Amino acid sequence: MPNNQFKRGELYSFMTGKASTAIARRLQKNFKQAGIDITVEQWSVLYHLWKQDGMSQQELCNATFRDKPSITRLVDNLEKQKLVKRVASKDDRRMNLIYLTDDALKLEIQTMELANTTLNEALEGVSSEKISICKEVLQIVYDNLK
Amino acid sequence: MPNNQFKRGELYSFMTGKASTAIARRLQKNFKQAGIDITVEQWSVLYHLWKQDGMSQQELCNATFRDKPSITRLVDNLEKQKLVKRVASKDDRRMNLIYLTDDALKLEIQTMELANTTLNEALEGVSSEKISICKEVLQIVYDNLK
DNA sequence: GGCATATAGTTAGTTATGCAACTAACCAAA
DNA sequence: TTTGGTTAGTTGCATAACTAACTATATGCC
Repeated sequence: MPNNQFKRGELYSFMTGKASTAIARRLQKNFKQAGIDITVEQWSVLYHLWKQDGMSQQELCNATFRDKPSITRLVDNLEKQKLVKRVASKDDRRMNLIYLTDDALKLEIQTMELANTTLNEALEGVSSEKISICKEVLQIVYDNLK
Repeated sequence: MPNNQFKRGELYSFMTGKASTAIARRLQKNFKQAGIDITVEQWSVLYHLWKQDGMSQQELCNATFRDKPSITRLVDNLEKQKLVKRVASKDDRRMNLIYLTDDALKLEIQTMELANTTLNEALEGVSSEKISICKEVLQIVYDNLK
């Protein structure tokens, strides 16, 4: 027995992700205004490389919840912009290890600040408790479906 | 003073919309399995037309939180699939009013059931109270940024 | 060693998104 | 009524997504 029943279309905006679209758009706008010329999708890849440099493309797929072709193209574009480099792994020549360039390292602090600013804009007027619950729910949704 | 400060990247998945991506993907998969050949984006347009047929493209932009070119192309594709028709407004010839075809009317019940199923899959194990709070937070985020 | 299978990544084709620039129609003020 | 601004929609370009099919390398079993 499902533990929730919804009225017709009640959770439409939940499903269609208007909130996350709005956040992504605002973050993109904030990047642009700061003169930072990367897409939010590219940023999400850099984000994981800042945490751990030299990940393989497959690891980036898992981390960013994207499929392999998407990561191929994102890395293509990041490489064009000289933000990352593909390096063939010596252990397993099927793998590309992705390394940040100095240019990309310089972007970390500034973009993380912009991300924080964006979230503060988004969550203005929401209590920490509610944010926490919301985050928890979204995590469960992700785990249920991934 | 912002009322929330986040640890570095703490809300990454909040920002990048993994949960809504996962829901959209699952809904798409459920459509496909049921033999329904529309994209979730197309469904989101049909959704609003089921509530109110004959909306203009601009109204669909506002309703679906998309820009005008996106709606132009979605309506193009829906028209190709014979699910909607563009009808020039008599009052204002700049406007196209978008009307559902019989084929599209037939899809409503089945796809709304699939949407419900998908949401139940997504929200399995989450209490109604938490869902309610999460929905409220997402609405505020949307209102803050739109 | 050799073959089947699995894994990492790329390529091709379709759909979707965002921005900018454009056309057409409407409207209001001179 | 003409001029100038606004609104509705389209088109072009770049990026991104998913699916399916592909190449190349690795691995495991005989």
